[in-house]
Amino acid sequence: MVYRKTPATEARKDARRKKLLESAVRMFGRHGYHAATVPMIVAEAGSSVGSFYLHFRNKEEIFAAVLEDLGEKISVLFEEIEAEEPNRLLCVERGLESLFLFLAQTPELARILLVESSGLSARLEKVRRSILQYHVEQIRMNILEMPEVFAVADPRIAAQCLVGAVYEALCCWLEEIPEQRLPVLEVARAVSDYNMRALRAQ
Amino acid sequence: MVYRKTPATEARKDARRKKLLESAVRMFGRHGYHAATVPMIVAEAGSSVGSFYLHFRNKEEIFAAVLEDLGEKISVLFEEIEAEEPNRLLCVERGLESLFLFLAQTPELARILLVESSGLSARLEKVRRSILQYHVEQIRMNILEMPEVFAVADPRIAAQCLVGAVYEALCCWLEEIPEQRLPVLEVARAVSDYNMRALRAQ
Amino acid sequence: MVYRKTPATEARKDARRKKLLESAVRMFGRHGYHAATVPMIVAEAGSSVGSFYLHFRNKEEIFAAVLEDLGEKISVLFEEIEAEEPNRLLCVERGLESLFLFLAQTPELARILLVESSGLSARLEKVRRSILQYHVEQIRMNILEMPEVFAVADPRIAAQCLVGAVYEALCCWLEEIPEQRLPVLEVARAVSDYNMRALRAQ
Amino acid sequence: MVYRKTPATEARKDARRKKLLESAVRMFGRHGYHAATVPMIVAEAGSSVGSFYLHFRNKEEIFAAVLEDLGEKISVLFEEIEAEEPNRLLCVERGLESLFLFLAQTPELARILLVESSGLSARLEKVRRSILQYHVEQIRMNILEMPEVFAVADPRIAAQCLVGAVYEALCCWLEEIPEQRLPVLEVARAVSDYNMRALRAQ
DNA sequence: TATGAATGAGCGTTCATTCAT
DNA sequence: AATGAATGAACGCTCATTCAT
Repeated sequence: MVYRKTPATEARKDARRKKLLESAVRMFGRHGYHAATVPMIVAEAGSSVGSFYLHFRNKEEIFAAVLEDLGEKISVLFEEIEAEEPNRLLCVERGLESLFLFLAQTPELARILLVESSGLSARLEKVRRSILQYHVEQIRMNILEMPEVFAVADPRIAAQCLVGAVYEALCCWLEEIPEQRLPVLEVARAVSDYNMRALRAQ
Repeated sequence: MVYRKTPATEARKDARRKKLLESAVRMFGRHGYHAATVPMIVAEAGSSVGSFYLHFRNKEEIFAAVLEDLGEKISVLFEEIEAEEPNRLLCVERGLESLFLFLAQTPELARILLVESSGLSARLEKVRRSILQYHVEQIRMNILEMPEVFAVADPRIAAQCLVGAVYEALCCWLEEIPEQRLPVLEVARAVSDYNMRALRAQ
Repeated sequence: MVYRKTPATEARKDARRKKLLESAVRMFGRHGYHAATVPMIVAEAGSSVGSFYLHFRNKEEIFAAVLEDLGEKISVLFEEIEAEEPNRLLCVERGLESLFLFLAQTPELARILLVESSGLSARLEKVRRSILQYHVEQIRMNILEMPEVFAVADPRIAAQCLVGAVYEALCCWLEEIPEQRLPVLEVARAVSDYNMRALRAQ
Repeated sequence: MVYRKTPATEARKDARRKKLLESAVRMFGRHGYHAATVPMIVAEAGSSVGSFYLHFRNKEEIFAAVLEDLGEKISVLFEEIEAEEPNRLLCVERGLESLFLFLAQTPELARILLVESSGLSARLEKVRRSILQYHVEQIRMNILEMPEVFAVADPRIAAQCLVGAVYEALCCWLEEIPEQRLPVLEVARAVSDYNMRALRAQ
């Protein structure tokens, strides 16, 4: 007689939410924040407008959720390396390459982070910046932990330069025609070389 | 009675166009592409919507014009240095610092280039990229001209890294509270140091 | 195995319905017909949307039910007085005062009847009018029964005037700040005085 | 060469605004605030949504404008009588009858004031109340000016009763089938009689 | 040339109602 | 009977663009 929330119901709800998020990644990545409409996102997800607003307060929120998910993925990436690699210099190097490869493999996510999430509301700008800042901070900490292997005057600015270098190189690479561009690994290595030369003592 | 465009009329027309462009810089820089409306821009310029469409085909076009003007300014900056400084390494260094200082001094323009012009239409994206590409190309040419003073495997990727580093550091600096941040010159120098270490042979 | 509605089930159903009605009174009284949503009402009642539609065909219907309940309460009020008081003039007087006091004590119900049920669908308008008409009719009957104590040309219009006077005075009183307004009893008496002067012969 | 705002242009704009207001009166009066949509109003006025928002900030505002216009009309009505009639008691009597007749002749306006503007936003409720309050206040002043001809304990409550009586009687009359109801004048007189009996000393 | 009133497609969002569980 | 996730029609509103003056 009494209704009990079944695990199946909840699982279905979660699946729907996940589907909306995936669809949002595709739509935002392909068309950008403004051009991607809520009807577009729900159509792609095989859902409905009403359902959308059941899962997300508004369009801004789903974009923030997409961005946050991405931030989460990136920080996991770093944490794994951090745990494995005691040498801070190598840590930075491997982190840089991992990130490059990860984003190169998920160009829609890359585009959302690097291109589409600029120039939006203060709220979204903040989420985006926090992802980049996290990365910057990560590197800065590494520098501070083993200062002898690094040769930088201002660790924070060095970290910002590194992050900027990685993202710009990635942007350029993503823009090139897939058939004509260099292999990812090669580019990742070149970017890594550039920055390691800037960082390494000697 | 043939109507003849008098120089005075032409001059007045140009002045009006210039005023609209200046107003557009302020509005786009302050509110972003989407939030800046045509009525806003014309109000700030003391003009009218009708007049706006006499000078620009549409909103996209005035943004492109703003961007192109900025590109022009930046290339002038480089050309001057290029003409004065025969050492290619110093050329890159001075170019980097000049650009940093120039954009730091005109934060509205900086914001338009670095933040607000991302994620827009293909057309605008292209204009923005062409400015960055120009910069990248400039540096790549410098590297190619005196390869012995540079120590980079792939000049183009190195140039991309440099450009990305400069813009990201600038972005971060612009975001900080004016009273609390480091002096521009100091930051410009730190950014320059980072990249010169990456570029310089030995 | 024939399913038989047990008294216990029936009682529980009635209790749920009553709870929904009470919650609806609060929500409609506080927020108005349009601003009070079905989810709001069920949340307040500790029930669910699904359950709501088991008890009421739609939102309009629960509002009508609330209104009808109120009409019932008001008519009970009058019937008691009618039974006790043989003098028709005093009947009207006491009825007027009772109603004023009753509604003043239940401001949410008063607001529903006087304010929120205006301008809705034809169906609801009719329910609302029928409550007022009942009241008007009651008074008209009283006048007709003892015409010698009343001095009115058209009993129906007189009754309408009385009802309008009572409700408007009540509306004004409910709107005033509780700390600053006159005591209910005093206002009820003043309203009664006004109307009795209008009705009483001589 | 210089554009000058022509009187014709302004006149046309004013005419458009007036047309929208008239259309709004019809739509609000016929369908009520919520059921009357902006597209409906502009269609009826032969205008467009964009134009609507050029003249009014939003839907609430045009309703307020309609209400305020009506308030203006009503106060003009009173002021004329006030200026002509020195006897305060007759003033109230004539005012009451004039208002009754005026609203009976413009049933859409009457409906907006008496029915459709209840239960709306605080802002609109206030505009509506201010019209009624103005009327109440007018009567109260009359009572205070010549207290010897009036026999009321509390002038404000008396005024409220009068206003309520008039509006309720009007509401009832408007609801009746035109072919079957009493002539307006007769009803206006009956309402007037009722209230004058309540007010007049002796 | 200059103006600004007029346009309307298209957006994000709400909420009464349905229905699978 | 009870639940609440799902639905989608319909709303108010914005703003780039056009056009009569």
